[in-house]
Amino acid sequence: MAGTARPVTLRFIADSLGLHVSTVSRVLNGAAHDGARAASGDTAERIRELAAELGYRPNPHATSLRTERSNLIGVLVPRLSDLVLATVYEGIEEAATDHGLSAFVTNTRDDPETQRKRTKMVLDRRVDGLIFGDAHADGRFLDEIATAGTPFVLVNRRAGDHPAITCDDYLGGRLVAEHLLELGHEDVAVIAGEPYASTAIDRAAGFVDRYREAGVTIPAHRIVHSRFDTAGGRQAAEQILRDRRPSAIFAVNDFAAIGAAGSARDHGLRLGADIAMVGFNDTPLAAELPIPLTTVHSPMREMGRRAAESLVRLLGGEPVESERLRPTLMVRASTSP
Amino acid sequence: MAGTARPVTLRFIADSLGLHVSTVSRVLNGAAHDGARAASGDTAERIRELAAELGYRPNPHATSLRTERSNLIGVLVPRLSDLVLATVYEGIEEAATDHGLSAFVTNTRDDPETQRKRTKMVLDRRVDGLIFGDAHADGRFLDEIATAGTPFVLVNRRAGDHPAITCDDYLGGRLVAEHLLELGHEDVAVIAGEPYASTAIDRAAGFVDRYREAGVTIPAHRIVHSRFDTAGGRQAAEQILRDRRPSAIFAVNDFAAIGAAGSARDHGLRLGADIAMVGFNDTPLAAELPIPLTTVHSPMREMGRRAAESLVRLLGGEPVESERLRPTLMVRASTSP
DNA sequence: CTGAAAGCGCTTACAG
DNA sequence: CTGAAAGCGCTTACAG
Repeated sequence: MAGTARPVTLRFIADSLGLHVSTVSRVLNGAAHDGARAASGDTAERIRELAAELGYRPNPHATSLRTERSNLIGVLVPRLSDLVLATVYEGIEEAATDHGLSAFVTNTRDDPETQRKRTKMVLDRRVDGLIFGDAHADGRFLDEIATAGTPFVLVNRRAGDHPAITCDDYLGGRLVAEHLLELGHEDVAVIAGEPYASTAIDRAAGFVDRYREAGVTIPAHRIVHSRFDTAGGRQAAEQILRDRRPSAIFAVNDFAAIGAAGSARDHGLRLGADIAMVGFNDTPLAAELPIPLTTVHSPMREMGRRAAESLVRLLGGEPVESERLRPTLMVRASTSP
Repeated sequence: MAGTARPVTLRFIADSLGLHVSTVSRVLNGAAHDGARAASGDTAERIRELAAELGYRPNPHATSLRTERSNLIGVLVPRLSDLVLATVYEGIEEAATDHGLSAFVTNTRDDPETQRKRTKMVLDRRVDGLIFGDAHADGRFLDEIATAGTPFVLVNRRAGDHPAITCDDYLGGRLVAEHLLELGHEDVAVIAGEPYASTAIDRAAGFVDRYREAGVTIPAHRIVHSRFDTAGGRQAAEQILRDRRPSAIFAVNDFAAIGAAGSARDHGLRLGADIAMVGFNDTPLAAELPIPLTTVHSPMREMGRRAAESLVRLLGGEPVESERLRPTLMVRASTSP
């Protein structure tokens, strides 16, 4: 009840029961029905009972110091205010919890300087492993981390040969192209996202390649890089719509697509009727917009779960391989005439 | 270079220099130019040099175990995939970092059972303090935490008399009412959010009170509770638009407003022209929508910063008081005829 | 100015 | 079956 109640320790339990701390530790740590019994059934029961009654919780600092294991994993993301990463993180947290690990997440703003600093901070906390959601395609920084020895996996974005759990973004881009080709769109533009993100690169590449296979070469000026947020999509669209307008735009993520839709409207274009728009990710918003957005569903939460599970395997000394989860095209009003 | 490089310890530095660990500790901990010198200038310099060269980073588990201070703060939010909380959290992280603290955030889904579990987990990690972004108005759970002794503040939502950094939601609701009254709207509806969140309660109350002061009583069936996401807004709007439609809708947050806008469109209503719509929070999306959304700007990131700073003060033994940050009305096309 | 000791709360071989 | 010891890497009075 006192404001400064000291947590109960192993020693306190041991003394209360007239036992040695090592006995108590053995009982409380050993699996409930261990082969090599840690104490007599009677003693064990008394210990467990008192521990439960007192609400004993081991001091994780002491445990970590002793075992050199923190049961903490560090997660680095560009920004949690990006719904995609926030959702991926929810999956990570769920799976980590299932495995008795706590996740420790931090924003790096996709800025190399901040990435370094925050990674260092997380490593200083002695996490057991890392999940990077902010990999840059050049992957220089990750190579350094790899040599430093702390196990890690990438999620959402891939880089180099590091194990990565991603959506099959290239396939996603192809699906969009196929859909637009079926509708007869030949003059199309791409809002291509950040040039350092594999998500953006792969989605655009899949799209462009599929068009090329259909005999249509998308000219360079029809491919415009952009930030991933709504304002970025709007800016890119302004540039695209300045000249002769395309009949369809593929934005490599939903928020950019929404911004682009705003720009299209400013130009007097009706979404679906005058210009087709496609996004990527199928964020919950996409289906609920006044004019619902055609987009590619990517399993964000599932990616997070699998990334955490891969890291768990890595921590257990098992090898892990990259995975590409399957995307699905969601056709909605923004591409129906 | 080896994959299993052991971190440098105080002992390693001490031995390398033929000194005692306590000397090294004193030098590395004391403020650079301490009054009571920790060692001779020469010794101190040699220590600092080697520490820098070896990249010494204190083992936080050892430090925490010894000092009973983790320099960690726990942050509980309903869900990081809610942009509002994600943005608040960015502010918290920034300010915490400025004060040498690390923030540890976790999702509680606004579900009491999960709130308990995750709070327990965070407390088990021996955080120095807590920030709750998921307070429920009844505040029962928080009262328990208060007696347990770990300092905490609330952010975004308030409850009971616990110190809380919030937006002045009541005032925000009033601002919306004034705007709609000026435009001549007398038959209005409220998409009122979750009944346990002070944000929702206060915004709706400010709105209803201001209307009453203007001589307009908003009937109970015009006030519909809802989830805070887009789908929730759509559902609530469906219910509202089923009968004789109001001329304006105030949704207590932007995402619900966007969902409601979708529903309005399904009913053949043009936003702004046929029905006015107002949201709350001024998320970056609001200004970029095809029909930009009138909303109330709330200083989300700033709330987070201040909450972290309040907690820092609390940890320093200073008293803290609740703060209500000022909201600003942002008038856009969704309320212009 | 520097060293030596004690101790934070655990875990883990090792005895008996 | 249980205890005793050592030690993880620190910090902090206390000596000298």
